[in-house]
Amino acid sequence: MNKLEQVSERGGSDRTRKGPRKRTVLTEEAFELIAGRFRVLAEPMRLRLLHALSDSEMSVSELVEATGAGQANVSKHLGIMLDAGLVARRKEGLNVFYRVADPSIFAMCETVCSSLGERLTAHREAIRAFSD
Amino acid sequence: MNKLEQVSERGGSDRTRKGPRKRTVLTEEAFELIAGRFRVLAEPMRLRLLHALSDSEMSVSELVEATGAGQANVSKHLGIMLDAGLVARRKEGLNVFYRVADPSIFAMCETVCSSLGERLTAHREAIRAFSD
DNA sequence: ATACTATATGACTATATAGTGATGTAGTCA
DNA sequence: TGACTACATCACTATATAGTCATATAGTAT
Repeated sequence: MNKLEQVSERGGSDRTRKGPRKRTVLTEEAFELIAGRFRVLAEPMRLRLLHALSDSEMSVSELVEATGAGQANVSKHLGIMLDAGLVARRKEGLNVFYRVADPSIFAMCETVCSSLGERLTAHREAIRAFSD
Repeated sequence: MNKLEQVSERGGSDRTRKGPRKRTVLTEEAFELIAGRFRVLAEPMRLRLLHALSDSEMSVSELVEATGAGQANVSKHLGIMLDAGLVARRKEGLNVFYRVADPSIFAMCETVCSSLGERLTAHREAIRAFSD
């Protein structure tokens, strides 16, 4: 069963229907939750932080240096991602090390990248066809 | 090759490194593009529209009825998704029928739903462990 | 204790955008 | 032609949030 249905009203017999695509009945709250997850990923700065963390955990100051952003800004973005469960933290003395806690974000980014790449090539081909 | 690298600077020999995760060097523009795609999906209203369109194409007025939102609002959201390439349109007389143009959004939503579901069960188990 | 460092947070400004009502535009029908 | 319908767009308000500066908090070192 799709995990989201635990967050949504059950689709009932709708689940057994033969259609072009199964459609689960989702509550307004479910849409809010899903949109909220996308919203966390909808900031270039947070994507840069996640990208920096894709190899290994890093302290806040290392992330500040890696991204060139202000310390308060980095800290706030990390807090948002921590609340969302995308990253986890580990304190060691004065430093706080963050790491990616939800590997699904990489799959999502790759999906987006593939989609954008296809859109780009389609664009290019349309332009080329136009100039012929 | 990952399609996004057409949008980003090449990682060069970094691509052949053995690490916990390959890291491509991304430009600021690439992060903006990816974040922009996520931002389109970061609105409950747009998710509801996409969900309504998951079975079949629908006219604007059908979508207005299906979502209970205002016509201007629906039209604007559809325009945003059209610009992003998520939906496509087909005019037929007075009606305009929209359909999903990028099926990757379904995979993304399922990924998010699974992730949220795991987060929920983890939460529940933590609460249960606490109450024992 | 003081001084110093790393991180988090509160206050604030600037910007982006969701929603709404009014209006514009294009197609249909009489 | 004019009346009507479906959709798009403009102008506007309200809200959310990214970024920044100042400051608080917590750990370290002397």
